[in-house]
Amino acid sequence: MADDKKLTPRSEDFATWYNEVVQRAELADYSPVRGSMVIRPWGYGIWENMQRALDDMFKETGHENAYFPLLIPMSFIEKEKEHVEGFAPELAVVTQAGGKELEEPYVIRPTSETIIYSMYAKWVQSYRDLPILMNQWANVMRWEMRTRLFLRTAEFLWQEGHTAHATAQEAEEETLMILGLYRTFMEDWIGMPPITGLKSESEKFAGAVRSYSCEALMQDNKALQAGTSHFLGQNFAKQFDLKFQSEAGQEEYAWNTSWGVSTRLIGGLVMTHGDDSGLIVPPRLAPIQVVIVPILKGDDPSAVLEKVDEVAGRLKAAGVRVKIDARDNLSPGAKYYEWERKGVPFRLEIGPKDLEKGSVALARRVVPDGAKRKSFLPEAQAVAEMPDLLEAFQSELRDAAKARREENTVRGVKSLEELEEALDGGAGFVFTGWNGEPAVEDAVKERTKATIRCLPGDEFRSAETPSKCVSGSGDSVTEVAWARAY
RNA sequence: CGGGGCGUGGCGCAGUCCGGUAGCGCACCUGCUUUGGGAGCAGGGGGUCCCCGGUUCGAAUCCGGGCGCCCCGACCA
Repeated sequence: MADDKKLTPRSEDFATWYNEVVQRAELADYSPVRGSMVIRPWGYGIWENMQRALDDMFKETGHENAYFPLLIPMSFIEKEKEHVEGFAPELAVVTQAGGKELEEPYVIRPTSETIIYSMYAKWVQSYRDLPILMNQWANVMRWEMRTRLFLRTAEFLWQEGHTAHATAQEAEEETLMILGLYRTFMEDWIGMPPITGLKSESEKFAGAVRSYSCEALMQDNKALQAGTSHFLGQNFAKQFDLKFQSEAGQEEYAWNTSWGVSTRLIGGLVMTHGDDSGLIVPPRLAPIQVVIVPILKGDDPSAVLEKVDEVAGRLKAAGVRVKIDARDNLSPGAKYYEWERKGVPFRLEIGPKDLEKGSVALARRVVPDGAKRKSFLPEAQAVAEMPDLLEAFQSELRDAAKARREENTVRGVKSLEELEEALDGGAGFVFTGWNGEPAVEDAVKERTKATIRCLPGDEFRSAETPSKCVSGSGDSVTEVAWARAY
């Protein structure tokens, strides 16, 4: 008999492990539509918690939500040259509606810069109308050749922020502020600490002047671009006539930024924290933080169920998201495996023995070295300490991920041979000098499949600034972080 | 688009080479006994064998043509 209860171990086949976790933790499932997935309640619940946290952060920094159409006139996409070149191959186009051929085709938005800035142009006359700070929660579609659950789907959910400013400096400050906001969110909520920095010219967003990104390191040591923030300059403003009259009375084009994170973050969460038993959800994002499994013995389960209700009520009052799993068709062990697979941080078991002793059994989803998975403690203590236990669990996940990122980062690499050796030896990020030439990126990619993930920001740079380019030709003009990427 | 693997009850698979009217495990339903790490026994329900065409008395199986999915590559915020 094939044992289909166990997951493929990460060490055996990371890609298969990932697919199994996503499906068996009920995050998502394949749909009848090519490349599009169904996000199931457990996955969507995590996304809702991400949305809530991010939305609060956007509002705190002065942004408002709005909504723009799904369909964008083809001519809009074509206005910005680099933009259309970047997106043309992956557009889905609507040519018919109402039983008739459309006069002008619509594209299903791959991103909304064009339609949003066309509207901003209507709304802005004076510098007094700026800045405009808007965000949209939406779905977008990009017809990718090869898709993977959450990491690259044809349709995905995201937020896209779009701002317009009177000066380049203000727009640049916005771009970097959002980059920092994303980083904080990834560290404090997902427990997935990224490195951040500027994209190289070849990797920047189609239509941007500069792109910044958050790059997180997964357990297989591949990098995941987890969020981007773009300084668009006046590229779109000029094409969509987004002008304003300045304080000095001059007519000027506005300066734009755009920035986004998507449901890809859920894929990042899985590959950052998951283990061979399944998913592990950071407490702040977990739809259920504590599951209570009643142990029902003998003829009369009512006393245990009453106690379970009472404990759940007190945990809820303390702000903890609790679920009672009182299904009577499953044994306790089967429930344990299920909730562990789904990544719930803590489990409480309450049975007849606990009623006698006033205790509960507390099991952790992640067991620290040398500790035991289960501990037995007084009920009052378990309830009182739970909020702190959840926060401690959250921090442990983040710290472990950060430690893993640093352990797998190699600095001070000075030649292509060393770079290749490091990557083949399983390194994640490899820091080197770079002369700024795209030819070096091509050569490295050809040889190692790694790309420049970013030109790291101040605090991620090495103590010793590299002086020579990793290619051996010329001086380094900047340090760069290389990695194989998703 | 190139290479590889695969389409058979909800899931995972066997059966295909060698044609004979579909089977196993899990899941599901009913009953009883159970429940502190994937419960047991008994009974039961469920399948256009991816699609179209051909060969044949007869096709999951043979032949031809499609379609779809997964992995690796190429490509891609």
